[in-house]
Amino acid sequence: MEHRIERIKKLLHAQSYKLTPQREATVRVLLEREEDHLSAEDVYLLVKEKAPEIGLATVYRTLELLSELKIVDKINFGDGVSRYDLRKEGAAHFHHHLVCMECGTVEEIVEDLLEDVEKIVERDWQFKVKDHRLTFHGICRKCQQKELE
Amino acid sequence: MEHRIERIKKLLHAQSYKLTPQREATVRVLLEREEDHLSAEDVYLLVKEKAPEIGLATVYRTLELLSELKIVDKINFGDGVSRYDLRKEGAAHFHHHLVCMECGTVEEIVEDLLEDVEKIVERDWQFKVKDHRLTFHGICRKCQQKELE
DNA sequence: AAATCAATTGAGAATCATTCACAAATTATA
DNA sequence: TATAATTTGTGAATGATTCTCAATTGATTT
Ligand SMILES: [Zn+2]
Ligand SMILES: [Zn+2]
Ligand SMILES: [Zn+2]
Ligand SMILES: [Zn+2]
Repeated sequence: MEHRIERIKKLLHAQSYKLTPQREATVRVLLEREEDHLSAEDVYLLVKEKAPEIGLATVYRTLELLSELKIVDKINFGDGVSRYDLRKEGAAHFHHHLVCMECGTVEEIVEDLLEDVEKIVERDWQFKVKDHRLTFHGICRKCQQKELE
Repeated sequence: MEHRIERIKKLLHAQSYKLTPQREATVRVLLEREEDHLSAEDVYLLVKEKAPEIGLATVYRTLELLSELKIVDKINFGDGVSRYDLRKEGAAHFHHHLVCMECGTVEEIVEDLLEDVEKIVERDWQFKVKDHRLTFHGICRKCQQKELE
């Protein structure tokens, strides 16, 4: 935890940004809830528990900043809000998501899986891939079992 | 064109929806601009040229309806607006997109490319895939050439 | 064709997420 | 400590989307 905060602090300093208390509190929330996919509002409410004076705009600004620095990725599952997702330590690519159409849970896939597809896209479309977003919509394991009952 | 309108009309009737003049005008805009990725506002302005009395809410309602019927897919490239994309004739899956980070153009990939990945996801995550969203962000061919100059 | 009933529409208000503006507070630096 | 630049909180502004509701339309029955 502290180790990851340190690393983020260095990334900020490298671009001459400061790790203010508000920013640190925000990062801590993201670390503590790493497996979730929090909206800005979600983050705001959680940060308020640690730092009640924080303003919503600051949370938006911090998330925006972390996005620029590729510390978090901004995703959209089509429900009208942006969600913010910490990059896995040392991950070259953004991870993938499985969204259950039944219960709404979101699973993560850390494995790359797209290596071959990216090669094809670069070769056949001459498009230089920098990043990707891959989301599968379907039925999760639990909901499949429920359907059988 | 007329043939595709007819098909859509049948899809609507099958669920006992009507193809009203407003809905037809909206579908015609989508057909005419099939290669674009129009926002609701874009569609509204174009439909107004054919049917000036139409209201924005009707366009939203129509796009929502076409989404439910899987005639169009709703996508979000992270710029704050939803975009609406006609499914290709007879396509089993939603097509993929290449978004240029430099000039903003959006290319389409109709080829499936994800067959193997979906098999892996179904087998290893026991997730029943119904749909997907795949977008690559990077540099398009034209912008790569510009950089070399 | 008129009557009937449900579906659909247009207009504008309401809502919701996100951004902006700006004065006050904080931080790093001299 | 004085200075300058960055960051913050507040509340207002914006922009996209949804909602409300009375009026209109479309299909169906007489
Ligand atoms: Zn589920
Ligand atoms: Zn994730
Ligand atoms: Zn380009
Ligand atoms: Zn498309």
